[in-house]
Amino acid sequence: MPASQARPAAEPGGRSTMKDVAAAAGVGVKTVSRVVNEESGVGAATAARVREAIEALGYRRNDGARLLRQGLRTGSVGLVIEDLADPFYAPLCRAVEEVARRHGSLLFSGSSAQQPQRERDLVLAFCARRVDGLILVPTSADHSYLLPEQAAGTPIVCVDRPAAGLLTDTVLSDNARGAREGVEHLLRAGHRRIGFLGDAPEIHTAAERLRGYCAALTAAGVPTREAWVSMSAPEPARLHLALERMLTGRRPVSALLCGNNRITVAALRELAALPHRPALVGFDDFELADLLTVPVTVVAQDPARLGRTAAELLFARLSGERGPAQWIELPTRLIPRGSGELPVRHA
Amino acid sequence: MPASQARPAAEPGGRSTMKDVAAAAGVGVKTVSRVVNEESGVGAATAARVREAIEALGYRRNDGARLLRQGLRTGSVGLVIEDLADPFYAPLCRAVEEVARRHGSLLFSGSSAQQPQRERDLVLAFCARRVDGLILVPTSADHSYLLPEQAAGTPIVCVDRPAAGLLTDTVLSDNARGAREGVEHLLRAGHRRIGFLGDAPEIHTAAERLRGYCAALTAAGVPTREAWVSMSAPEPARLHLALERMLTGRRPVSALLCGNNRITVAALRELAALPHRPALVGFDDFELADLLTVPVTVVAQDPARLGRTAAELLFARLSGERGPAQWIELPTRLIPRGSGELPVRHA
DNA sequence: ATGAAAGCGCTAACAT
DNA sequence: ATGTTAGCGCTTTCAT
Repeated sequence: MPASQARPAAEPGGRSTMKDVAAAAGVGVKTVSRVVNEESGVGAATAARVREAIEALGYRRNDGARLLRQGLRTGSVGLVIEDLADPFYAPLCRAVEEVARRHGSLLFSGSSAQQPQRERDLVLAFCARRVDGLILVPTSADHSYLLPEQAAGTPIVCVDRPAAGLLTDTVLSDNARGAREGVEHLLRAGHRRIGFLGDAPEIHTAAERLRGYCAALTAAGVPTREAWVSMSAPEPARLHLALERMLTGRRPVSALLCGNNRITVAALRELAALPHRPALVGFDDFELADLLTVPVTVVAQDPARLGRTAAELLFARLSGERGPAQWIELPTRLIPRGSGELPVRHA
Repeated sequence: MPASQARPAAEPGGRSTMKDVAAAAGVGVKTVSRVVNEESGVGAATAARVREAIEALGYRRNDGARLLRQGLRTGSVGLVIEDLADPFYAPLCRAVEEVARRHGSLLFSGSSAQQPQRERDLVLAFCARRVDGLILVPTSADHSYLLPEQAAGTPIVCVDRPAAGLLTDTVLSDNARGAREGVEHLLRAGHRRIGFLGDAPEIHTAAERLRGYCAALTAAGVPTREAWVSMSAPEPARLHLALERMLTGRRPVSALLCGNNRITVAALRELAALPHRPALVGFDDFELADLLTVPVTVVAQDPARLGRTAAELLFARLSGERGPAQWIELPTRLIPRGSGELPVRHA
């Protein structure tokens, strides 16, 4: 294996500046600037000398200084999501990145890890770097700290969830309708006792999906029961308890709607051990859902489209698009694969 | 002017500066600077007036200008990976982000999408923004374009693969050994005709895993056959052909080693249709591998640890750590789940 | 305790 | 075709 060899790694040994290049080439700084920025008005011979000096010194323009002087855009946007490693947010992030790249922008990104303080720290640090705009999966309960940024002209787009106490462009899935369609699918298979495993109710998407779940049952004339609903963070221990309660009581559920990808996966793991498995519809699609022992029916969101839409909206604003804050709801898609079509077992 | 007029969404109209704040508070800029940076030497009353003005104007310090003047660190690092949405790279990225946060650094990130030009563009753009350091999953065949950056003192850490034509700190998995152990596992189950579905041979990890595959077979006195090896990008069509060739020839393989997570998933999808499935070991672990019809045995890497290790190395360099470039190989872990223990079927 | 002036690396606006 | 000067928003240095 390529073993160690001598090399001093990190030393601010020196970034040469335009002034250095100018001196080395025997020209003025403005001439170097012209060459670096490919402006016209430099003789071929001079330009060649400058380029040589640039090469020799390893010069690279300092964009920070450039942007400060120009005072326009910084060519960067900030993205704060909940968790970059979550298979739902990763494609969203990737899509934002792609749109940013097409617009010549760099991307600052960070995960809030559901901690309002972290969201705030990240957002404000990005603003201090003068990002041209922000894309945000809100976690805080209050976003009024963003008012000054908005007033200063920094466009903000919220994605997946709306901001609280702040009027911004917002892109999200039609969560209530998605949940409703998931439940209706189970109702069509004959189920009447349908449980809902949702995330913590403070989370907007979780609340919306609960709303859709209830609406579907009510519309079908099926009573809802508190014992069939669990709303909490997807910790295995809690899910285990909730499932036990729902599946073993006097009125056990025959079907489940899972509130998001993490809950679905955790639930599948719990259910795998059981002899008889309830019917199941998961919110969010996930890789290999089709290859499981019982392929999993899901209400799919399109995270990449969420990200793309949000980013395009942001750059539209940056291109001068005026008008009231937009609220865009993208449709979900029910994908039947088997688990949602399981019939009711009669004990 | 710090105009406080009603403004529409995006208008680079008004960022107030220290000067504005100073004027509003009736003090000098240096006093504002002192308050903003919590330096001592400002009277309580003055400080209060300044803070009021800051609040009223929605002032936020411009870190770009600050950093330019200070000339030290920018408090940012750049991360270029192959694809942020890939379930292997996403946790790696997340781990880097976490370490960066702990060190008070922001993260620029971008996906090279396996395109050398994109890698280069991203890296150089990050350098122009004067990131303090770079973490890179190399895609180019030649990284000599980074020599000036390195010479200027920007530490560079390569992760998952080494750079070509550049000596940098490098963190990767022991790919050859991992592949070897995967094959040995299949040999122990009695297999002698073992196929390898690898990624394109230009990719360092793919080449190393091929090497481990060959080494294991050779050590066991089992001949290798070209027809049992396929090295190419994980396109479904190509994988289909490769699998057909391996599984239906005169000497069909009885077992497969898949070269990475994407290939494993694609192969599983192909194999799902078959009546008799070969034994299979996948390189890279993936979610739900344990819940598939035949739970999948894998050679697991630890992407988060790769990222964490690389980031910690980077910040160690930034803290002045000298010494030769490091080459760190992290172990892989074989996780038997079933698919790798399937016996040889005798036709 | 406070502020005026210089300058970080660059570019806009004028010279020449 | 090329150079000079000023200034972006901030901090550093040095007065007061």
